Amino acid sequence: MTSADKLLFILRLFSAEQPLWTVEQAAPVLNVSLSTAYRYFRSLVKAGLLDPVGGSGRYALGPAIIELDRNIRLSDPVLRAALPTMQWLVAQIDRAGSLLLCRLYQDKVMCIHQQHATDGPHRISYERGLPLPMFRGAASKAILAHLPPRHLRRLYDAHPAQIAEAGLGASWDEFKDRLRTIRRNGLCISRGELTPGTTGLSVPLFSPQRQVLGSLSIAHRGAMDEPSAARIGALLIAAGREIDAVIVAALGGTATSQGSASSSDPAHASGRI
Amino acid sequence: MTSADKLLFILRLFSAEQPLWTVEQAAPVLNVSLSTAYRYFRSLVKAGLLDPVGGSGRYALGPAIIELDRNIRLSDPVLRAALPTMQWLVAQIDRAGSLLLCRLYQDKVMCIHQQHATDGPHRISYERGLPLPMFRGAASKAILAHLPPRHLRRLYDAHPAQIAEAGLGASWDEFKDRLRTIRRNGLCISRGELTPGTTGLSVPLFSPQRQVLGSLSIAHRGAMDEPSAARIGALLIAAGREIDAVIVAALGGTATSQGSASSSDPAHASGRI
DNA sequence: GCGATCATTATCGTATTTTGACAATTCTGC
DNA sequence: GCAGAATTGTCAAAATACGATAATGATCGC
Repeated sequence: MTSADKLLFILRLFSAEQPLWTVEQAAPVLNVSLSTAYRYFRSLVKAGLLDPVGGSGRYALGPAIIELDRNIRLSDPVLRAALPTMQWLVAQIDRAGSLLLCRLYQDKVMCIHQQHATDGPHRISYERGLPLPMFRGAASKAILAHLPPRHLRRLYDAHPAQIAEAGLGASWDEFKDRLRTIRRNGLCISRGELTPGTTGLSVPLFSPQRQVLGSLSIAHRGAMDEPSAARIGALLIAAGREIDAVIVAALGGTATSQGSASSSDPAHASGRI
Repeated sequence: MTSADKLLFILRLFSAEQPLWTVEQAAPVLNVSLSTAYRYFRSLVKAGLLDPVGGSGRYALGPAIIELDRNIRLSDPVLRAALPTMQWLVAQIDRAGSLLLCRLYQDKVMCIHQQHATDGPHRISYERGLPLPMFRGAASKAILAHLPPRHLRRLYDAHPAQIAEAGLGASWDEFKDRLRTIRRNGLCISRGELTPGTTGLSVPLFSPQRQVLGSLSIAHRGAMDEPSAARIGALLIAAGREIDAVIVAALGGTATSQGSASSSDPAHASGRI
């Protein structure tokens, strides 16, 4: 662990449970002297990533983080493209349902926006930043199913146990099969995988180059009968298409080839599996 | 500029205007070799603060920032305490008004939450992270007026020109006078200082130790007649008191002394000016 | 107001670490 | 599978980060 890593590791110390740290507390955790810990903290404060609080030796996460998060919100093409459609969609579905916009980061899926049907009592947009498990829940699976083969192979080799446990197959071939089924459906449905008693529906979102960028999901409290599922699923798929179109328009896709292919199964554009 | 500073400076390169950087672009800006730049980027990616994008040499701000921002949202006592009252207040005021919650960070004022009266067309909570000028606008002045004398003295010595330009006095004595007036009013009103044609009303928020933590403001589109200003001002002051009470309850104030003083001018509890 | 106490910064010689050029490797698009 | 780019590994030189202590500065209580 190099010293730059230690410096950055400091930020990870701050959690909702322990949002305040003193330099004396942090130094032993980092295995550095008090002098060095002070130097690190000073650099982080100078960058705005930490903020001395109250005036008595305690530090909290700083304003730069909020600013950087704003930069992401302003520049993230998926978020910008999805917002209007999400507002439309949330009006179409019944109450007791939430919309989730998730984004793929390397090997992580993260919720980057949440929109509640009944926005009175619920806290709005409050679960932005929640990391989701890669192999559980419709939101993650919808993304997973459309990753390029190389990426999938790497993921499978890294986490075969987790994949088997999540019911995604006990072998590479089974894994491929399950994902192909999800792709064929154009929609992923899960029941109670993340929250007991909650039904999740999710569709993938694509870049102009047909790379999967994230997913749009509906979390519905309670079970869902078939007609409802069909109706809401159709709405969700339509919403996904619309967002894809907006993304293409925004990023100037120069749509290389596949203008002909039916967009019901966009995966085959990114290579056979 | 130490190497830790350079490492952290990389994050500042990413803006809404240029959200994507390659290592080759960044290296000359930092005055380091390509090898070192790659090492820095690797550390930042490992920490999740940057994210390789697309797959062709470009990097963007990473998921850790969104996660850290969530930590702040979950643990910031001002934000947690203010949310319910803001939801109540937004229902009391007419449309064409927005609520702003701002927080003091060292020498900066930053908007940490925004709530629109008409939350249909407006984008919700979208200006979180916007840094505000320290000496302009009601939200900043309301905070400024209640800073401890030492802090004020330091600020005045550092930015006398900005202060004069903002109409806050051409000398230290004038500066003190202006701020005392704001304190006496218990409320700061500004007209068109930040946005032309917008009236701002703002009250300060305090810690249990009566240190100023931030401010709660109403941004009202257009001019405001006297009766309206009085009515809304009273509501705002009441809201501020309520939030202060919640903060005291949350942080366990152990309210040291001043239980007797009228709370209309809380500043004298933190020292004379 | 003034002094005690804690948080923070400056000092400075030593040695650990980072640095940079280049080679090796991995990854991506075709 | 192959070309080309993106990224990582290697290694000697030396820059600079490190640690212990001393000095400063802020904050609290009296």
